[in-house]
Amino acid sequence: MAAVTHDSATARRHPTIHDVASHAGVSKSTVSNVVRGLPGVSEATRHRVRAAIDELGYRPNVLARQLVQQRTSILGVVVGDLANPFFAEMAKSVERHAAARGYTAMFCNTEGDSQSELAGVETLLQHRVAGIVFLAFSGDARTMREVMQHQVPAVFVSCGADWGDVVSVDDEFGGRLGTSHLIEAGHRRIAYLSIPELEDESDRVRWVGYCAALKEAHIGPPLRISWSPPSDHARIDGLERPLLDVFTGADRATGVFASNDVAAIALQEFADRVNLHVPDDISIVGFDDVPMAGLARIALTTVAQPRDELAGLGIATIADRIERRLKGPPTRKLVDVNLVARRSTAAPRPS
Amino acid sequence: MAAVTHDSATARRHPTIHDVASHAGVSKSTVSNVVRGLPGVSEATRHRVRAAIDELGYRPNVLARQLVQQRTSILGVVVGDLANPFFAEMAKSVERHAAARGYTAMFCNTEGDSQSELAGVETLLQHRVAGIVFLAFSGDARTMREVMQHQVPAVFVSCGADWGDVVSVDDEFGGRLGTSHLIEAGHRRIAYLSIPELEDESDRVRWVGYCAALKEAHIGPPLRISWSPPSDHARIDGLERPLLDVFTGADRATGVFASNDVAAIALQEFADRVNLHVPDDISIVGFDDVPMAGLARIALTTVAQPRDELAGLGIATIADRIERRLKGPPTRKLVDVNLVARRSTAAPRPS
DNA sequence: ATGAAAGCGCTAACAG
DNA sequence: CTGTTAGCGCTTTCAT
Repeated sequence: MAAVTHDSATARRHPTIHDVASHAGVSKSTVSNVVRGLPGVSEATRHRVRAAIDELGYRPNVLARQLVQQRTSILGVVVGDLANPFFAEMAKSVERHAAARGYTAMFCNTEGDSQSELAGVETLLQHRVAGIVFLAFSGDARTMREVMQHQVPAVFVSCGADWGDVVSVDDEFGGRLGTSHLIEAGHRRIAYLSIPELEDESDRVRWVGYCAALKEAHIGPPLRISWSPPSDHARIDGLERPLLDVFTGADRATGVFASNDVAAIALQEFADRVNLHVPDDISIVGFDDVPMAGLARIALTTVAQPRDELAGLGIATIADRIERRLKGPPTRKLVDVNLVARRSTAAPRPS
Repeated sequence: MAAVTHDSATARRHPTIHDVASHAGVSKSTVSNVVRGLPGVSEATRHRVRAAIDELGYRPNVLARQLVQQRTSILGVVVGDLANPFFAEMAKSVERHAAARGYTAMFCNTEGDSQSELAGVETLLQHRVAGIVFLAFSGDARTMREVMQHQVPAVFVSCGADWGDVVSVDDEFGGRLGTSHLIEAGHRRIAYLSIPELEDESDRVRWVGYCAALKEAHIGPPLRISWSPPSDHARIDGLERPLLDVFTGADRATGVFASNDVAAIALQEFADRVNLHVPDDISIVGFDDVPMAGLARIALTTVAQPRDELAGLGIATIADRIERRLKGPPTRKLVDVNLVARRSTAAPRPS
């Protein structure tokens, strides 16, 4: 009978703790204690158990462990768009910091769509993730209800919400910084550019910073462009019109502050295509400082976010929440942005 | 007593199937049947159960389900470098295709390091993933042993190994294609460029294609550059030397075939920095066709991989393995590459 | 059509 | 120091 059990164990895809126990001639608890490295096991048995583990190729079943412990070591990570280099870098950073603290990351991509955001969060919740890291958040109330109801810690990294810890840059300041750079260069007609898929809370706050900078310099009114590249039309101050209109005519914009680098680079591409020169015809400032922005051929002036710092603080925060070192109301930590001036900005061409 | 149970249920973070059952006045089995949408439940009770579920905000515990079913719906995805746009795009695609088939993706980033690859795979295995999708594979034998021992299906997408299903492009043909393009443009001294972190099986096969193309055209010998951008030194035919040496002197290379776009773009950046003109001084061909390559300012000639097709086929393959529709020895499916000619290549400058 | 009972692999008291 | 016991939340026969 023992032999049969043993045979089936080696044949089975995954040997269990029980297989190891009988193989080593000890009880399950002892094996468990060895696996978890608890004290109070004699060297002799410890060795016998280790040998059995190696021999059978035993790997603890995390599912079973987490079921009984009522907590997992999985962190759900909600990403706006993995193909966007900013998110890709953040995702990588987050994964590394999570792994360093013993957590595994489970990503879900939302495409900025609150429907798939909700679906993704539901999946994460069903997997009983220990916490959720939002790298982007639509602001959807159903998502919020869902997460709050299950009392799963949430941290918003480089995005915002008032119902969880926030680790982000001061987006308003960033918006001012980028806009001021254009104003100081002599621009008087400056547009704000964003991509519909990425218009979240951060985007709104950057817009506020942009408006404030204009106001302080007594320049106005603000001009908002919402554009899905590579279309040649965009929503300009709420009206669907050719994007080129913004940069032609008497009241043309000479400077653009984009709420993210992907939008900024897409605009630069558009400018190249329609023979508008950057920076002489249009100066462009981005936000994020994705690696691509530093390429000589792109040379995008941008408001840089310290990605790895954000990721590290974000993971530290949610780990503290999960492990109950951090209690009480949501915290809010802001880290500094700084402007990286490159060749996409200059004084406007004298008219 | 019943009331107490009920109260604690609503107070508990996650109501269980038992809570729902007692709330609806039925047995756990019935709730389970309703949740899984099985037939053989009267409309009346079905409704009562649904109501209880809504009221309590019940979400089935995937862990418990998977523990008893002895299989998960998690797919492990091994990624070389999430920050590399090719992998980022692939990861996104893979996630979408997986979700469409009811699987959740769990990523782990390896940085091309076989140590962290092994660690990542161990983690995935402990989570009892249903299968592993390799978007990059170092070739490490320990990783192989680990996966095979646990009899977890593996599929290699856009990378290779002989112990699992492969869905990839014909890398050798791709290597020939890119190299031939340079030969046809009139180049006679053509180097092969790769990045150490990305030198996997695919890279080796592309190198073979490169060599074959040179040989067929009676051009030789091959010249191999292994470079970690943005260093100004590289391993050239095995010797650590200034990268610039390759492009100066009598025997200078006028064309470079890079085994991936990131390397190609980095080289272009290097050329810009040292005032070598692309394509007149150096023609560059990449591999992958990442979105960035299509930017007017980059305009990289490259061998395009059909990313979404690769991801779709990869997920289809592993799903078939997991769900036992596909049995027997590893399969191997190749999809077509094609050359996208842009402005990074031209005839060599007459000397 | 519904319920009772067994058990997935593990941990966490508690005994010995 | 080691073993026994009782679940974690769910699915899955098998009765009723």
